[in-house]
Amino acid sequence: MPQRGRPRGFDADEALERAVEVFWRQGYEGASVSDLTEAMGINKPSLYAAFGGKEELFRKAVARYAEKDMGYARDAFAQPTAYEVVATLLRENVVAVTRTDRPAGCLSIQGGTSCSTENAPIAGFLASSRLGGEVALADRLARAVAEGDLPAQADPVALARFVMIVTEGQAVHAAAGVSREDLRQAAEIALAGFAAASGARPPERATDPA
Amino acid sequence: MPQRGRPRGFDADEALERAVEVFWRQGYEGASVSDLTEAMGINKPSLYAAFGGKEELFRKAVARYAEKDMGYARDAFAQPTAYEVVATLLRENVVAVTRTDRPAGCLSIQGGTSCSTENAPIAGFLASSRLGGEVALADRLARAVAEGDLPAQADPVALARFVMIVTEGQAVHAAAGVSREDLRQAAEIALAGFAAASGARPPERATDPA
DNA sequence: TCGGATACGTACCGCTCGGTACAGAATTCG
DNA sequence: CGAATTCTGTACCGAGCGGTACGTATCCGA
Repeated sequence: MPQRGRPRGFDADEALERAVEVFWRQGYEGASVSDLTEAMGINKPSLYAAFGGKEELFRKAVARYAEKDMGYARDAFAQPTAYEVVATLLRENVVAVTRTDRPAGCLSIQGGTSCSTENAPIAGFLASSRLGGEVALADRLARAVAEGDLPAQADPVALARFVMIVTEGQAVHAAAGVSREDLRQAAEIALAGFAAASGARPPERATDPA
Repeated sequence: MPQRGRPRGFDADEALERAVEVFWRQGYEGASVSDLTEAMGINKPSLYAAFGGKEELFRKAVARYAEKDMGYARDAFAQPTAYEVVATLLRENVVAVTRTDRPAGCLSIQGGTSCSTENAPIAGFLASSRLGGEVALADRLARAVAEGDLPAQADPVALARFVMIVTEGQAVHAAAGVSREDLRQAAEIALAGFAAASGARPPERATDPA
């Protein structure tokens, strides 16, 4: 169906991108509609017409965030071994939460770990989307057990939970201004813990060449 | 100096306690003054007279929280070995963030990892108070190195950072509704990582008696 | 060229926000 | 008793909130 009526005077994708950053920096409740429209370069009625309102805009922002800023998770899950999956996840998460061209931390946490009672659904939405990632990781680790990549006694659910806890803590830390290099050290300690607890073997000599 | 004028009609300590819970559950920005006064059982002018305003009340609430709900940290630091310090910290943190008589999670994170620009000082205040705990732990681990309890090549700052990252992640997870038992598993994995990375030796047979 | 459709911009809606003025109630001191 | 002092409750302040009505501008198809 071809276009009818006056064409939109802004790039909706780019506007959404700006909205992501505002929500990321200020949280759902801390980001006012005026903050958003100003950053997006549009007026309130345009926001409403194009995105449906503040809450819908937020959900679309989170979806975009998951696709663009957490895309490394897809690459991580595609790694051949459980060790490499987790190593990629932890290391790339450090990079993601400390990008200089992005707000520090993670939208999924900064967005709102707690909210006023009327906005409680927002916190719940974010929490369940994070737990969704955890389930995906647990599935990937269960596959590793099935394939013999991890020992049979390894607990995929518990291991996935540990890894996600570390990534969340890294995000909180990054939001507080901790540097990428400092977070990298922590990621390596966590990786060692994962290896010790799971029985995963690191690749022979791949990760840190001389 | 004896009392003069009409006596206060409420217990300021108990009122502060209620304020802690409201801020904890709803965050700084999500907790309105009306929410607070309702939970505290007082009127707005009383809140203002007794606590100075919303922001001052929040800072007092955080101070009270640190003293009461994070008291386990003092006990942890008093443990004789680095391993036991970290083990106590991780395990007691799991208990603290999953108390049924308290909101889930941790006020220091729920309070606000990100805020509107005008309330940005609040997020900064919370972040720096968390990092204060990390410095204290690093000092304690440095002492362990000096005492020969940890090997000389152990990095107290990096290890402390790792431990704090895990506690923060546990708090985020707990706020999402993850159970105490599930978090305990993750704490043990983290503890194993700490031991592996630091060279700390667990006590011979103290932790899990048959 | 004109009608239908869509987007834009201004100006506004009711509501809640954090904070306070002020009058009345309760207490101690003289 | 009365005066001084402190707390309580109501009623209110200006400002900003999320959301919208409405007139105008800009496009397409006929």
